[in-house]
Amino acid sequence: MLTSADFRKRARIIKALGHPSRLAMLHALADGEMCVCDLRELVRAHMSTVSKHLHVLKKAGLVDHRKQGLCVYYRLRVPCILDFMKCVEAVLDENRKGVCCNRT
Amino acid sequence: MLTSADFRKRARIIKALGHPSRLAMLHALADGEMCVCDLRELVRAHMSTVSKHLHVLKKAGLVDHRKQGLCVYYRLRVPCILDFMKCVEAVLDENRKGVCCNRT
DNA sequence: ACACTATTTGGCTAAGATACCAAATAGCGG
DNA sequence: CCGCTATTTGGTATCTTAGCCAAATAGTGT
Repeated sequence: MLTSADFRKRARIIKALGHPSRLAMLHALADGEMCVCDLRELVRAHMSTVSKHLHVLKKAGLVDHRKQGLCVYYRLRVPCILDFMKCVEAVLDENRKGVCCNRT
Repeated sequence: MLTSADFRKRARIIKALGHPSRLAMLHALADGEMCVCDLRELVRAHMSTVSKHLHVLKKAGLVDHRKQGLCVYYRLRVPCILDFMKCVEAVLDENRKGVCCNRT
């Protein structure tokens, strides 16, 4: 039986996933680790913004990092995040049915 | 290739999942449709709060509803949401490793 | 120690989410 | 039509999040 604490823990992780830039970074990290400045180019945001997003992902336990020289490399901690997305896509497909134009 | 619009759409859906009460409701709906007042008991919140949560889920395309008499019954629109949770659990398992006490 | 680059942190503001209350709406039975 | 129950909507206070700037920290090469 799942308790409300279980749902709280899950929600905390899911919330960390709920941002376009963070999703884009996780997606990119699926191909291997990347340093912050590369991720920064990817999402085209300020360094500090990217760093804070990564902090959110780290706190949730979704990524890990290691420092090498000046650069910090982040990597996925739990690689299933991408099949995880399959369900999200299924929802999007359902949403598209019966709608003539894609809403952005 | 995924565009930033794709990530925005995904994030919108994931954000709708990112609340303990909404997760609990979706979990309950996996066993079949339920009316709002039953969901209300489940999450022990005010009627209006529950109704607004359901509205969020509806907008995201995660649930549908039908009205029968006085009651409104909600149901899952895309049932994969639960194996979707498997990955979230995998993250939680990882998080638990190397931590002696469960954080709530 | 100094200059330089990469990253994080603190402070601030604007926008968004949450929860409650009260009021509005909708279907039911008398 | 009225009273009753189920649900939604609007308003508001409060909390959280996001993004930017400036300053702090950390590692490198000179």
